[in-house]
Amino acid sequence: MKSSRNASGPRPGAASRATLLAAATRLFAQYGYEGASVERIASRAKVNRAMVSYHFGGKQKLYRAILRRGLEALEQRLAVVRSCANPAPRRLAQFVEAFAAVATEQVSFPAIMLREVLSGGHHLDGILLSHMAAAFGLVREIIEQGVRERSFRAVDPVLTHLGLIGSLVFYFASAPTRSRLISEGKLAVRSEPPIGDYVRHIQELMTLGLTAPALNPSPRRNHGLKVSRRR
Amino acid sequence: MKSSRNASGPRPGAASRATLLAAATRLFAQYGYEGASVERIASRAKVNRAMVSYHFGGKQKLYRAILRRGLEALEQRLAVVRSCANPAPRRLAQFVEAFAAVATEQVSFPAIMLREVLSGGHHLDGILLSHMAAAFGLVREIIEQGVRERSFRAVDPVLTHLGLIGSLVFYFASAPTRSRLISEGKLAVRSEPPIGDYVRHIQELMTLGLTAPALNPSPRRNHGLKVSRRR
DNA sequence: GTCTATAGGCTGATAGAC
DNA sequence: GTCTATCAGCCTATAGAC
Repeated sequence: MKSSRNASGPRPGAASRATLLAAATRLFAQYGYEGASVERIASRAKVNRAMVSYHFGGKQKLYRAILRRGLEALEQRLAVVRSCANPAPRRLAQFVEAFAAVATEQVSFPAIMLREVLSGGHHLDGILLSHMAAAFGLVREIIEQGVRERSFRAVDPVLTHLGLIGSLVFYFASAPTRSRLISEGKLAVRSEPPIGDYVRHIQELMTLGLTAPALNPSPRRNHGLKVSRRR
Repeated sequence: MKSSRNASGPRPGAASRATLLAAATRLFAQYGYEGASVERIASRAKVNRAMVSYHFGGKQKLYRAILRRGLEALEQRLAVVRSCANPAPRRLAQFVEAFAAVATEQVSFPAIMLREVLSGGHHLDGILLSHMAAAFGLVREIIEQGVRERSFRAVDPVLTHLGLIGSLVFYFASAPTRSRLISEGKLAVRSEPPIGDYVRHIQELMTLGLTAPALNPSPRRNHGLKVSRRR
């Protein structure tokens, strides 16, 4: 780490650092860690190869800096939701909005994190793992609150978290490819669904899907699905 | 393509083909296309490097053969669900089961497909895309059936498909990493949730989350989430 | 079918001039 | 801070012996 500041604004004469970060972020998301070569990253940033070693100390440290930046942005947004006293369904909707906000602000973040997880998560150090744990902790907290307040049925927080994160990460990480395939007419879909529509869809799906059944058994239809208690 | 048959059983003296397929499948899932070298694939299959070119005509054709195998297995399972006359909620549950069956049979399939999508889907030819389109077509068909039969509310099939596929693919593709992190005590979770539990969770979540509201407005709680109609 | 040897290119890192 | 030159290592593909 040669520069003294970590997340500081680019000072004059060090424009290449920020440019490299931006270029590398896009390329890691699109091609993966091995697929994005230092040469391509530097050339997209219109900067010399050697700048990667100079500013970050190598490809791997550049990659880790990108992971850190994304997870810190998420953590910051989730902290707001965490300190928010709202009914559980509303807080869960806020969680979805927070994730979508980060994914909109840093479009490459979901794809990079997803790839990191697929690759075994070997670049995740203690700090990064604690950020991920914190995200799950918030979901669990919200679920438990909802169950306590009788607005949610007694779902498993782990399963709920996995399903929610999965649907969010997949939507955002696959958006570029989906857009490409749609614009080339290779998917029988008119246009890429807007982010807001998807966010609302997931919010509604989760809210309705987690809602506790009414206390006096109302005529809630059950269509052939054998619903059994877990464990 | 030197051998005359594509998905035939291994004939004596050509054991290396099947071994290579198996080894490559695992490595592509774990390390990605660029991350899995022909050398490592061959060495894991205990076979000479040159066998990749001999049996498949190169790394890329080996990779495409793996994609094809997975998507064909999925298509086969989904065909059963497609030709099944059941109520929509039951059929949607069957879709989830079919996907889980493929993911259990070919553990590396979800991760490979996910990586392929993240990378832009450039290896997907017409046939492979039609298999993916068929999967979406089935979900859309089920959703439309449910809306017609008044068991589902009027959700967008595209959004529903994306959310469902996302939660399924993510769970299966991230399972190895999750298991590793749990066993190393780096995730504050006791143990990896069993597949059956997750399948049931998603089935319940989808069924309840898509259920049409009762016709005479029963006291269905709405906890602060502003539910608005799409578009 | 299997293997060795080799070709030709790309990789990431760095020493050292400016 | 930036750049050039260069290193050793790895990559895929293939010709040709067996």
